[in-house]
Amino acid sequence: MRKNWAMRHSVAILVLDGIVPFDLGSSTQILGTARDAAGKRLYSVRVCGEGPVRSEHGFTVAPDYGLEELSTADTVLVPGVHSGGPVRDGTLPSAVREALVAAAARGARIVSICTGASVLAAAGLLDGRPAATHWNWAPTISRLYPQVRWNFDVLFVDDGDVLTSAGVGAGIDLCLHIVRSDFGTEVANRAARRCVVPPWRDGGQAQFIERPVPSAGGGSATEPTRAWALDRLAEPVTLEAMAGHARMSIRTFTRHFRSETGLSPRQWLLRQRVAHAQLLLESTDLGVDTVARRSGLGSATALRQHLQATIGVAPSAYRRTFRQPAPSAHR
DNA sequence: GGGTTAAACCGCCACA
DNA sequence: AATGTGGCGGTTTAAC
Repeated sequence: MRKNWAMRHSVAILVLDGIVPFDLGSSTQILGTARDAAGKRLYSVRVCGEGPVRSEHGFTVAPDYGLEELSTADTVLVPGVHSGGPVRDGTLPSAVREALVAAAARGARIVSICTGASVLAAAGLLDGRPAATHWNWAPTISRLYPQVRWNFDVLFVDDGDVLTSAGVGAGIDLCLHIVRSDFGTEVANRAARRCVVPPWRDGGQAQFIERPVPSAGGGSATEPTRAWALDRLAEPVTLEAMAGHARMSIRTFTRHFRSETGLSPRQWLLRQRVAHAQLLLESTDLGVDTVARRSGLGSATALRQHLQATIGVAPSAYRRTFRQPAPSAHR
């Protein structure tokens, strides 16, 4: 259920007691930085709440706007809260709860970062739905909200009109994912570049990406092979060839690959190819068939089918929506 | 849209 | 004992 959101998409960021400053900073930064090719801001971001709140790290945040912002915003975003009712006993101030429920009911997109998911859960917005939150809070939060289908092994979960992300840094990934689905890869890449963060982590645009849980075992065994494969997307890349590059048996390679990316090698490859095709559609005037060939999807038919399956639009429609008029000169 | 086929996937298990 | 590896083969997937 993706749609093209109007220009100057309005975002209300809800601050509550115990707010995680990083989440507030990263979301305002990424969304506030997103510009079109002409440099015009694409989001109007307003920080709102019932009044001044104490941040997790001992300073006060005084929002310029009140809860009424939630009744008009296109997107409502809730940063993490590391204290207070939602993570302690499942309670939420009734004014906040009502504002959130009303926003969801009128169709606003609802987003949370980190433990912000507990606020959504306390408002009943996640009942029966898949959601992500900070792995460290998994025991507490899953006990308080057993009716939610929690997923603690992913960076973020995109469930259409409700998007939730894992701890702290994953909020950046989710914000970039939102920018990408609203305004295209070019805009998202530009925003990432301005903020000097990777446009996406290994695994591409997967809805379910990597394990955010720090793994003591250190590095990733298949990353060099993924980089190698990215360089030859246009050629056939077989599982056997990738395993060979990684100097592993097919079985071992497949196993490592899945645990590191959350995807099978073929699924990952397909996503990368579709992502590359999207980039070519946005940034070049190459014909659909050429785009398909250069991204390794083979034929225009295959490209059409995969684009339809992943984002629900035809190649030409995608290009019409996201084609950048001219490459911008500044850097 | 449905059928065919080769590749990919992954549980299982023996082995290092 | 615990953990990583890799072959086997039934099932699934997607390209044609």
